[in-house]
Amino acid sequence: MSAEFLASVPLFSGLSQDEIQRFAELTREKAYPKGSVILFEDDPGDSLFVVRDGRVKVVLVGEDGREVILGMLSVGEHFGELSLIDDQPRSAHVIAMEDSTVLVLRREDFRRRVEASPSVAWALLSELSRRLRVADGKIGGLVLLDVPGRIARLLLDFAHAGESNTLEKPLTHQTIAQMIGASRETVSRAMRDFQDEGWITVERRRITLANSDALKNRAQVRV
Amino acid sequence: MSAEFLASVPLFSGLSQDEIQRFAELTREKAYPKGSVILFEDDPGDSLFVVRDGRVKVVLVGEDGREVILGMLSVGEHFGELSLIDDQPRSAHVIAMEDSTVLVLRREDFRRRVEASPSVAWALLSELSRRLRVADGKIGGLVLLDVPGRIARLLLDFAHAGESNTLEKPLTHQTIAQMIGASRETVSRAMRDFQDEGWITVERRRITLANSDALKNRAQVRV
DNA sequence: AATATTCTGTGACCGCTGTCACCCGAAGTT
DNA sequence: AACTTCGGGTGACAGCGGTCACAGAATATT
Repeated sequence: MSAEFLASVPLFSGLSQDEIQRFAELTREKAYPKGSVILFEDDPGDSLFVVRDGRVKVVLVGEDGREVILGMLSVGEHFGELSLIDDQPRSAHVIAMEDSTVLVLRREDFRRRVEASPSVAWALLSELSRRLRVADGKIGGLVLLDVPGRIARLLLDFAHAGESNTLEKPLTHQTIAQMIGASRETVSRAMRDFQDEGWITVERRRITLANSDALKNRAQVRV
Repeated sequence: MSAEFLASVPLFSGLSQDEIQRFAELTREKAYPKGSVILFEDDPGDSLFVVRDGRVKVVLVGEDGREVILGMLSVGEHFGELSLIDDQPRSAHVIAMEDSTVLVLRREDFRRRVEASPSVAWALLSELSRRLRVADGKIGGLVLLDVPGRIARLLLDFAHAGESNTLEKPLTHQTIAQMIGASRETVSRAMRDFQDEGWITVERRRITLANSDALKNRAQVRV
């Protein structure tokens, strides 16, 4: 069963073995091939999802088809909680970036458990706080920084998450472009400049930060 | 006392008279003149604030001094809760746009009450959800829309909040510019165009939407 | 290994917006 | 009423970054 996996998910980490077991029993597992849509914007939405395997992206699609990536979620991260909380429709699409499997929890099951377990409510509050800070930071970046600056910030964010100087997951320029609101070509040129400056090195789409101070400076981030 | 005011604040609306009374007793009232800073980015932050009177703005400041307005809060809205939840420093400045008074609640008092009252926790979750949706929508707008589109969306948002076609609070072009990430001049030109098209009318900084369908269309918003 | 896809690198071009520089009018202040 | 401040309107101009168009690597697929 998925109990030991759930225990490793921050959202549930405050729970006892027993409680986790009860959650695990309410859970269905579902697989999505790469590229498939897990959840559509405007859907009514009555489930919480936890990524068990793979990677998914949260995207907004303009009416001309252009995509904005609001976030990428990896194993252990969850999505779909907003609709559970406020009963509003989904605010974005979620698409599998690789073959992925997710755990699905239905609204009523989840709500009952949250009301019974303050630690889950608190974990959820923490997570939403974190996301709000990230979102606000992104807004600031979009307004205050040029494209190279936004790329620098993105790279630093990703590196920081992994605590190493090499980003684990490979990133295509196209993906980066959609995350920072730029065109693929502009990202391409900026990344080349970064390499020419010796700030990063790239090998088979794996990016290593060689001079993160320079990047921080470019991203106007307090060091 | 401020008990009857607190009862009108959504965050506390689920509470009993008794509980509200207890909250009210933990509250200090503080006045800020127009333009003064209520809260600095990077402060440790250990209080929750509720706007009792006036209006405040949440702003990010670039190192060149340019301001981004992340949000404007009116009477009954609150700020500063993120730091209470996750113990991280403040993520933005909050500045009084008019002479304002706010209620201040200290972290420990608030936390204890939240843990005792699930309804507050739930209200807080709802509010953070709402803000996340707004923030994500803003990110989408910044990437997908040009300046006139972003202005149109902003106007619709403000009008919708007031349920009328005239925005109650007057807005300066400068303020609009800082909310949508544009220059004052560009906003000026776009607003003139909107008036020439007959989509809005402006009288002493009071904006009325005359053709919201056209605006919706310009803002690429589902009607 | 051969082929099909998916990425990346670059040049050319041009439009949206930011910046600078003023002027004017409205609104507070004394 | 005279001033001072703040907000709005507009022209000129330049530059960042989007779009289009290919060519060439690098991966996937068969």
